[in-house]
Amino acid sequence: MAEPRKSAQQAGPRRAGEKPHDHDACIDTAIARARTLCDERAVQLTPLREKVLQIVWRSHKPVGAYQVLDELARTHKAARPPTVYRALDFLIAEGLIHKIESLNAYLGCGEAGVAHTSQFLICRACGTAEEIVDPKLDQALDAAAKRARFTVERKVVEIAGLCGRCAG
Amino acid sequence: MAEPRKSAQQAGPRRAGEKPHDHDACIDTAIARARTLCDERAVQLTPLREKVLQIVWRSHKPVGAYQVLDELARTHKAARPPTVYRALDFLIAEGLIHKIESLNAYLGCGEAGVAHTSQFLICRACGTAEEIVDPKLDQALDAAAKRARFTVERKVVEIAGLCGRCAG
DNA sequence: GGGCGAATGATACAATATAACTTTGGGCCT
DNA sequence: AGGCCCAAAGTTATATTGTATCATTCGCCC
Repeated sequence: MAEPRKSAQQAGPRRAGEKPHDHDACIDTAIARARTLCDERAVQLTPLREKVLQIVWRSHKPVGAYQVLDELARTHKAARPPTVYRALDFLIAEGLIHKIESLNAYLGCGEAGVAHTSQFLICRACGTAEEIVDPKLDQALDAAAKRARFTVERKVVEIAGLCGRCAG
Repeated sequence: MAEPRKSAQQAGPRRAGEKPHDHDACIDTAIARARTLCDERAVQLTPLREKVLQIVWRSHKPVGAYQVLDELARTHKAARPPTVYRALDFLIAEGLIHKIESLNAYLGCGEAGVAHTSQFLICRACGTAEEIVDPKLDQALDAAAKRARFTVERKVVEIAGLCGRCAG
């Protein structure tokens, strides 16, 4: 059911001098990877879940659950809050999306299937959130926790401010 | 109006071998510091705001806005959600409390009046949240942002897991 | 063809947060 | 004293985010 999409409504991250971001390809890659991963793990990426994943991936801006619901309801009349939250919970459990706690919103994971910690740079001007993987930062988090004799289970790192394009 | 409190309902952080945490003194210190700071800044720590600050400080567990409301309403019949949210907003603006984004809850700031970044260790077993100040971690955050040409305005660092006492 | 379990449907509601307008009360000016 | 201003708090209503619970569907396996 991978019908062609209309061109993406939101451009992705791009800095001056870089070439335009092909967001359709970006989504396609993410969906393809999700299918592969779910297949390997013998979990079901149902049409509903895949549709929700597509909606989350429509932009690089974190999207609220009720925005997802509105979008989903266009083609899926039965959609209700639990429909969306269940799909989001599944996608989070499988590491296909992240929740941005400081925004109560959700973002496609660019590193699905790869062991990684999630750190986010959230621009207050353009609304995009960039997922970064910074081993030094991650080590610093672990070191800080260890110093406090704390056993880490989950790390939430969200840096808000201005991205290079919006500041520059 | 600093009437004596009943003994604190929640003990604070304490490790095996440490002496008991005198939470009443802990609150007193926080309130006294808050008064001094607000005085210096010529902002009003009104009785209502101070009461909310006391309620947040009753434990070292992050407390939800509606928990604050319930507690406040015991002695302040007119209390409504905006009453609480306005007080919390003020206290956050003055750096007297922090919001824990991953819990939608609020915690007294142990470093009020001192320039610092906030990092939290949140125990899922006992519910306490410890505020730590780790310059290396902070530097790592700044470095990661700089590498991505990102201008930092706010940092949210919340590590969830098990504290030393609950894990040990 | 019956039973099981995962996924989804459907209804209701809980928890968190804000908008917008009104009232109060203290400081200050004349 | 009287009037004005402004910050704080009161008041009512509503928006936003998230869950609980039970019913239904559907594929799979025996």
